[in-house]
Amino acid sequence: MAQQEDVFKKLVSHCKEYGFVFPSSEIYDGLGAVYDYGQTGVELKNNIKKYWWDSMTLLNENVVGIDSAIFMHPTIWKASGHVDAFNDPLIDNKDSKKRYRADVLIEEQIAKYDDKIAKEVEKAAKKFGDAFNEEQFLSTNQRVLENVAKKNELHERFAKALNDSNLEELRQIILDYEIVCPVSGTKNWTEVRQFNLMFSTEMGSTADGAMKIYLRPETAQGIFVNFLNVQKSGRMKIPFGIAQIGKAFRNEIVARQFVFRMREFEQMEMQFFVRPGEELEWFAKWKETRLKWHKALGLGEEKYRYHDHEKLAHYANAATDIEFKMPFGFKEVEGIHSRTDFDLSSHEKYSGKKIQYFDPELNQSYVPYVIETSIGVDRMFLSVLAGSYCEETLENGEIRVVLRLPAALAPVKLAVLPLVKKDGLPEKAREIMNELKFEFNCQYDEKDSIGKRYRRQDAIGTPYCITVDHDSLNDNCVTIRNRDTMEQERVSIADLRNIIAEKVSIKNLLKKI
RNA sequence: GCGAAAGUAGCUCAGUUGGUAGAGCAUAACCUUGCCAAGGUUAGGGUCGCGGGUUCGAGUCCCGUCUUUCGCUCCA
Repeated sequence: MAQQEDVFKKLVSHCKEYGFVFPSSEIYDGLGAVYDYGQTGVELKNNIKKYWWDSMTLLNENVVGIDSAIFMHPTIWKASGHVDAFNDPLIDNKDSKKRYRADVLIEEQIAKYDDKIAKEVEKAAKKFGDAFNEEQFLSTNQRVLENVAKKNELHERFAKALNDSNLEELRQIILDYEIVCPVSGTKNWTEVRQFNLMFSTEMGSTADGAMKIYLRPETAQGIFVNFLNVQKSGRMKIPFGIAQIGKAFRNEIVARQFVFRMREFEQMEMQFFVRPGEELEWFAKWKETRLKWHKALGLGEEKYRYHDHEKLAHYANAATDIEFKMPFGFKEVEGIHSRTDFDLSSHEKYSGKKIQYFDPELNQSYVPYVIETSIGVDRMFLSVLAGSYCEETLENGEIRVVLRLPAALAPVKLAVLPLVKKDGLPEKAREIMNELKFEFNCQYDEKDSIGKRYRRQDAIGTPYCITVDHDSLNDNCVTIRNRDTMEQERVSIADLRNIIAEKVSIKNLLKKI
């Protein structure tokens, strides 16, 4: 594990050294958990997005894309449940330094009363044997009645405090019921503080007319609220999907591990609308398809696994994660959720608009069920880098750092290198580059020894290097060097375009899905 | 937010009991070699995280502060 974390550190500094990722606002000491993508990073990220977008919109004729705004009507976040679910009252124990959700602590206390009651029932059942009447016991036993009363009283106080968002009262409840920290066993608690995970801002420039709005914490709602627009204008028939790539924002309490958990991040989400009752079939189908998409990259099949959720969110009736083996363990990269009709129904309720689909085959209207595939672009980016980063020892004992990126995702597709920077070789190299630059991201480099230039390209994952030598001037051939094998092949300049295109095309990845 | 550690050149780090800042790599220019990172010459780059204090004098000692990294909750 120590070694693995070492790899992670190296990866982070490699990202900075070669222009993949920079800490945000670095010259001002940085801004926590925000990162900028550099000149190589943005290309890789764009390629990832294109791979995803094409896999959704090209491969599926019933999936279309949208790009909804980051600002949305504030009521949307009430309907989605984020206003409630993203407000956690937190409390710290000063002795153990552990942080807890105050509401969870109290709920656990409530559960304890249930346990006590259950124990009394168990004891009595043993004592009385067949003659035991549970109903009667529950309604007459003194200790049970006391516990029920206490439980109800606590429950009532708790519900009221939550309803009023009364943080002092939540703390008072914890003190009154002598709830202790499970770790330290003490009652040395801090104040209860509210953490709102949504960023907010104001729309409208005058103070009195301003409306509090949130930066979206997920892109999905932009799809749900446009369901009718897309379905009607696109004449979409169920089942169909809407895909979207965009930024989302969460005010994480603890945001760490490089781009894995950021406050500003990017999602690629697809909501697939199906007939009620058919959702689990589609869930299974997308679960399989999405894993294929990941595996097609060729980073190693053993690096992926599913993680099925036991505990489901309030909106889901099935959920799984696709996890990737990061240097710090298997981590979630993508989530696939069966969201039922929770979102559309909720928007019906809050907006007062009917959000239904008339199914001509069934001759009836219904609120569609939804399968969601949601992947973090930045996490995907990190997984691709982690899966590609490689330090290999060469025959001469030197260490070569190479990014074995899938060729289709590589920031630079080929480097054009004159063997020496004289004798007309640079001119010839420029000539080749001017032909190829319209289709591929090319880099020209004539500085330093040829070996050094190869290594520089290895470090940013350029799959092919084309070297122009003295013979090229006569035979119109160049060598093409493979990043992974370091082997070279002599090919005609006229054939270059087709050879490279075949090797770096996203099409070849898509065909594997 | 709480606790621990760390901040000196783009990167990795030296810097003596306090005496005014250094190396290697990297970068740029020129010369040389020419197929897998190491030739030569030269140059640029640092108010030592920031602010106070002690002192004739602070990178070094003291206090404060900021930032980053790692643990504790949640998630894409």
